[in-house]
Amino acid sequence: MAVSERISAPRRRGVTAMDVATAAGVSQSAVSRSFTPGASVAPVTRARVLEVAQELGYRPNLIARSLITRRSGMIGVAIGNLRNQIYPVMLEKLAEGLSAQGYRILLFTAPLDGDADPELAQIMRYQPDAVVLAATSMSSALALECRAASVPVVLFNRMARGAAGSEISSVTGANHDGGRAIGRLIGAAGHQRPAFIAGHALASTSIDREAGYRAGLQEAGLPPPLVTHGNFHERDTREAAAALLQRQDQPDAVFAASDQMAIVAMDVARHRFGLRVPEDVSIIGFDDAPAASWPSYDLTSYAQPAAAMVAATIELLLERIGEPHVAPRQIVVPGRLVLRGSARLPPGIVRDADNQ
Amino acid sequence: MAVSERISAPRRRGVTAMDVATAAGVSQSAVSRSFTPGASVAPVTRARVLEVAQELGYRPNLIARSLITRRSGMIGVAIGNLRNQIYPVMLEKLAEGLSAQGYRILLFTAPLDGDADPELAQIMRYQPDAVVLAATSMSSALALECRAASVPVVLFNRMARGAAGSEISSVTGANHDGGRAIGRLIGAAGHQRPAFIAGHALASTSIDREAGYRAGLQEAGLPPPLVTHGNFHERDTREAAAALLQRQDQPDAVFAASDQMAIVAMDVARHRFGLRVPEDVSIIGFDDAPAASWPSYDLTSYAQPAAAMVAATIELLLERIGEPHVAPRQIVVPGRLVLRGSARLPPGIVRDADNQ
DNA sequence: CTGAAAGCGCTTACAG
DNA sequence: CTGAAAGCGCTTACAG
Repeated sequence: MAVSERISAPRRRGVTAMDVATAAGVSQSAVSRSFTPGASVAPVTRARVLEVAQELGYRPNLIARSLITRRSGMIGVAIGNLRNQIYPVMLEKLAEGLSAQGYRILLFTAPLDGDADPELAQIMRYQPDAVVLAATSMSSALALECRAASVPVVLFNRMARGAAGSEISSVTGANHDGGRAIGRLIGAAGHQRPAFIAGHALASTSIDREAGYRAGLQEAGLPPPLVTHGNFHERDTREAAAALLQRQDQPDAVFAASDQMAIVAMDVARHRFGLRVPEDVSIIGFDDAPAASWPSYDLTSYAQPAAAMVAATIELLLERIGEPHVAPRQIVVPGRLVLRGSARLPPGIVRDADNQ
Repeated sequence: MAVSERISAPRRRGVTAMDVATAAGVSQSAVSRSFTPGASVAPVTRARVLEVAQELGYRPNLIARSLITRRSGMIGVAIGNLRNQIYPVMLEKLAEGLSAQGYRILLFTAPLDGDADPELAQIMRYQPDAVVLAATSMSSALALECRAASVPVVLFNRMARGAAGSEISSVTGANHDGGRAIGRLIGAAGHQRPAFIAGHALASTSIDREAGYRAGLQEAGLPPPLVTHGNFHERDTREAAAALLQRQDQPDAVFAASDQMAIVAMDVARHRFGLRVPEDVSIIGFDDAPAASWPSYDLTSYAQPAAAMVAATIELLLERIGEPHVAPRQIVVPGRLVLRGSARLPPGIVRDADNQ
């Protein structure tokens, strides 16, 4: 049901520029100019207008303004899976950063399944100045849809694959490097039977982390990992972890493609299989989500630096809003391995300290 | 810096109703009507218009529409402390529920300190149809500001205190009842030295939970709790928990005003003081946040039912958008105590099963 | 059922 | 520096 279909009490009229103009004895244009930085108004006029506006409680209607400026000041942000702790953190930082630049977030949550097409279409009708797609499970089709409408789009924490790969801007953590560092860590610590809990089959984050992991394991002279699929989903991850741990040749090191999944795996290992972490099995995640540093998990993880990723996103956004036809850029933000207590350490290496 | 201050490449013009009208050989009004459910258009005309619109990729500009309908279809949502896991969950549900009603969320994150006034003022300029304030630390001044501008406002997970109390609509969990149930549980399980870790001093959630808790303890014949202040903040909570646990007369039951704080307290108890939970100390939270059911915490908590709270919020919102002058309502959504493993149980009572 | 016209609240050339 | 006017993309009485 669209908003317009509902019956409504007549909406009150707010105070408009015209009201202020009348009260201040100037034209409506003068009022508008008084609120436009850099516009040509006599300081004394502006002062009077602002004073009257203050009295009347006038604030320019940004909806009306955007109609003529063709800038809505809104950034559409699609976010799925807010349960992965990194997204709330990112969203908060993104909101703050965009706010500092004078933009607001028009939020839409992508349904976890299938396309968010109808949602996106709806958002587009609000004329966002740009769109950020931050749901790992989302198809590239959405990004291409934005492109088709000439609305700048930036993928966050995922990359477009295949043909669209180089046409769409994106910001990701160092997924391949991180996976590789984890593979090498596992090798250096003397593990023999690596495993991997993958996210969504199509998520670039999971795919890239796995590829890096395989490379790192190989460099360390280890076999390829056993792989099960947690799909970034709690129940699936419990099953994926159990499937690994109940094997005859139980893995001695499990890398999960996200901290969210690593935590589930750790709980399964400890509470369902009675295993000690890391003595019986090392568990490693990716993201360095807030819960990774909670002492009960104390999770070794590859950090995706939220602040830097958000800053890169805002940079891409502003660049494209200013100049829509600038070439797409894929930014990979470097991270670092955070060594805590959930994975055995190589000889001579010490864990990182959380300064708490 | 406002958006309008920035230099911009000329924005492309999208396809407008006029373009469709020309292509379809009808008037612009006919195009508008074709997109307005219930409007008076010949079916054949509408069909042709929609077909041409489809071809041209036309979608009505909601910004323009809202100027005349005085309905933006946007709900301003203020959210602070997204790190408390219940807020992402609520936000997701709120977004879904509002989306189903044809509304979008215009997000603003309230700075954790002080007033969010400038942010709110900015949001108001986008003419939201209503505003939801979901940051516990926010002052009632914001709500009154919305009221002054005749924009319906609903407080989420907090109530206005004092004079504003009955003038502002709100949705909360059963804070007093929940606190009381926890006090009685602690008594029934045979604890002797109760403690409380409070949230922000001014947060109605914390105040009401504490009052209920005191009542419940008293009913059980226990003394009032020792109180320290975690302020819904991680570091403060670590200190608050430590201050309690290092006492000579160490509490044997700690109720924290949120699961977020309870989890921190549990980690302090276990990892810093080497205590067993619940053998040495029972720990109880409030919210039933996702992490409460994670096996490593297995936290006894009073559940705030997210779905019901969001549904109540949406109900209040729609009611007020339809009829701005309807009387304020304070809805208290009943919850229930979820008994897990972090608190000793009274004789004969069994824990709840998480069906995982 | 349809079109021409007015108007939502602004910004911005254009003259003066 | 200022005001009158046009116009952003729509909706909605008003006639016909």
